[in-house]
Amino acid sequence: MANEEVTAEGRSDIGNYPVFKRNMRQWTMRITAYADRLLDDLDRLDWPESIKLMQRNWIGRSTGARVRFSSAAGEIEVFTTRPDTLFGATFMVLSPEHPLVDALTTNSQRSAVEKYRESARKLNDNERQNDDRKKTGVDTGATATNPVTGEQIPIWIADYVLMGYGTGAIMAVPSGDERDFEFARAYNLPIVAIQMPPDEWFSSNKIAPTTDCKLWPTAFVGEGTYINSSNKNLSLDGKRSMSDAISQVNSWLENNKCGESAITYKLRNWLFSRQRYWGEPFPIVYDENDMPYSVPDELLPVKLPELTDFKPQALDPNDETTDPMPPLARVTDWLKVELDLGDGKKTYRREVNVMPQWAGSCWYELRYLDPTNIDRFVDAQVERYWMGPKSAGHTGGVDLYVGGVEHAVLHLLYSRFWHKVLFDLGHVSSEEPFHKLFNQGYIQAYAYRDSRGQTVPANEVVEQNGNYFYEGEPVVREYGKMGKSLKNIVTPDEMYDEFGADTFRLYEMSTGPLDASRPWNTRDVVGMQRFLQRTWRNLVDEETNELHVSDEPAPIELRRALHRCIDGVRQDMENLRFNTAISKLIELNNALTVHVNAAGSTPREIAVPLTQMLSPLCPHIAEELWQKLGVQTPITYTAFPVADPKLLLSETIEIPVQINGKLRTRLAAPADISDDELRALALADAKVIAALAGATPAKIVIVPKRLINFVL
RNA sequence: GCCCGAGUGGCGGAAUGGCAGACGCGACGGACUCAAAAUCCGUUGUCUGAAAGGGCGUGCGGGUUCGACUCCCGCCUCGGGCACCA
Repeated sequence: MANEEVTAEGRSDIGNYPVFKRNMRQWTMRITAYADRLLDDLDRLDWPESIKLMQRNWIGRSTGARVRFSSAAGEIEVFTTRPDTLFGATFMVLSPEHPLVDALTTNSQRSAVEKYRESARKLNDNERQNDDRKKTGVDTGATATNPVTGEQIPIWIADYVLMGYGTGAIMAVPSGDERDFEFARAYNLPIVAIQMPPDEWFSSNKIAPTTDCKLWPTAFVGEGTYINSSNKNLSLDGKRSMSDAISQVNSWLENNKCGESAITYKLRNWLFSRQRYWGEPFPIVYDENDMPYSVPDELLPVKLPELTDFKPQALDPNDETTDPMPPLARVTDWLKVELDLGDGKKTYRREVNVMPQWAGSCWYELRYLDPTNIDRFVDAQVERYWMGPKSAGHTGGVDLYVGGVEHAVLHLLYSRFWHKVLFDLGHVSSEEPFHKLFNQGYIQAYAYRDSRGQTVPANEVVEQNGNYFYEGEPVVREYGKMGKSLKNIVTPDEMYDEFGADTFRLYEMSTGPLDASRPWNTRDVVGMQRFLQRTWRNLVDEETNELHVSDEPAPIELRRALHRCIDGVRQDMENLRFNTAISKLIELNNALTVHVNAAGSTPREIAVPLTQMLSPLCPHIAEELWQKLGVQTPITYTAFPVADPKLLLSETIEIPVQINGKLRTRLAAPADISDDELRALALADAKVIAALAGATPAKIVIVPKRLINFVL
């Protein structure tokens, strides 16, 4: 069961059964071995910076050093990003779960330590990670040796140190780390300054410069002059550079065999087993000694056995000791299998865990390339054609992947890892699965809650004078992502029935930029339906259903409108700005409507490119018009229209005239007007003459063919 | 707490240093109709004015510039992510 399926009361959210933590033997994927490549290759991807950042944070690479402190119970290893502050390490803190705690704890401290570990165990992860909490901890009574100072320093345990990160133990440098400072203050542990902060630090903290940390209100984190930082053969004193100090300490640690430079990651290995029925079975069998073997290729794939009862094994609700049993463990005839794995025929036992959903989503895009291939998941040539690198250094991968941000660190990291493994094994030519990523926004909608706080079906809520009612009772309106829980879903099927798929697509694309979250408003859909109907009527006679498209040339202004539209739509399409592409098509169609109202038909030179431009946005109606237009080449294989640059310019242009940067009037001018002509034209304008009132402008700013501004 | 993103008419939005509000919805008016729907044509930021026109206006406060929704500094609000990571 996933963490989020457990309620605050420690029960399952479905069925309300008690939930117990249990250690289980499971499969994991060694994604941490790819941490560096997953991090570094982000730079080579065309992805939104925000998603790259989330992955960088998730991988969480820190560089620093491992340092070993000796103690009565053996060496205690810590990881630190600031080995340069080692001289200021005045105590150590271990996670309550650290394996050495038992051996370290002195008899006099044992009961206090046990009590603290018990209470830490009871806290759930959320409570433990809330940093508003006061720091708590207990002394183990033991000490360790600071390798650079040789001093004995106390060892404490505290729950702010997490067993899951680094080594589960830290060296505490209270003068240089805010958490350690807080802890030292709370338990009266020594604080020694090892850097002299700059004067500004003291003045911003409103104290006089001092090395006496008792007077400091907080730790100093940053670059300062090192003090109190020397032993027989290592001295940082007087130095300022943090990076120099770090490398100096690191080499000292290595020479003295008590540490070395190191890198750690926040990223953990990927737990890959699930205890349910629906999922790919592992191609793994065990012998009588529980040794795992992979199932030979010719027996793949291992398929799920047919089952009528998928329920997990029911245990007594208060049974905390019996091991859980996945559904597959009950299928006794599937479970046992006779194989010859080179040792003669023997009976093996199948793995009963299954893979998580991610297993499929990690490579489905590869299978889509070659879905009917029964020999391989994808033919090598097919893969190279669709996903291969475009040039030297290019990662390869699908050209464009559109998806929601919710996949930022799970699906998108797992599939990158998976793909890199396939690359390393020589199965694909691309290093990354998705070269360009685009995050579309969420469709949002109003939701309504009744007096009990329950959501009510949004489509049955009625508005009266700005208030909202459901079945006569007042409800309050809120706003959020469309979803089942808020009962504010509009399904595409309803839209298809009422408006058709083309209108639905067009509406979705027209409401705003693709990457922005935007509201759904069913009332607005009719605008796109009207547009399509108007376009249809411009090309097809409603009475006879016959095309009324003529071979007459289009008037020059309409032709210009067409080419401006083509030019704009091409650019918008390339940049995924479907909303503005649609606006431009509507503008063209509106101009066309005026022409059709007067002339009674649409010029073919307009009808054909208009239909083509509509095709990516509303393919069904475009296809039907295309057939009526009788073009031989299918619309899909016809090259997208190209604007004629000559038709993008008109003979006269309108130039705004500003006085002191404020718009005062506009001038009609020839399209090729020179700056001098423009100045003369503007100075002759009645409004400009009135505004100048005989004065000479201090400055005249002219943006050629765009604007003129008189500065008085 | 830290890191991203966003704030523009009644609503969704357009304009990335040069005419703020394209396009759509809604609203209002007109044509057609016995009538209504549909359709077509027009108006629609706001204040002021009979009008012509003028003032104000892109979350708030400063700045840069001939000129700022757009760039810079400081803040506010909302949304998202991470969160004792040593």
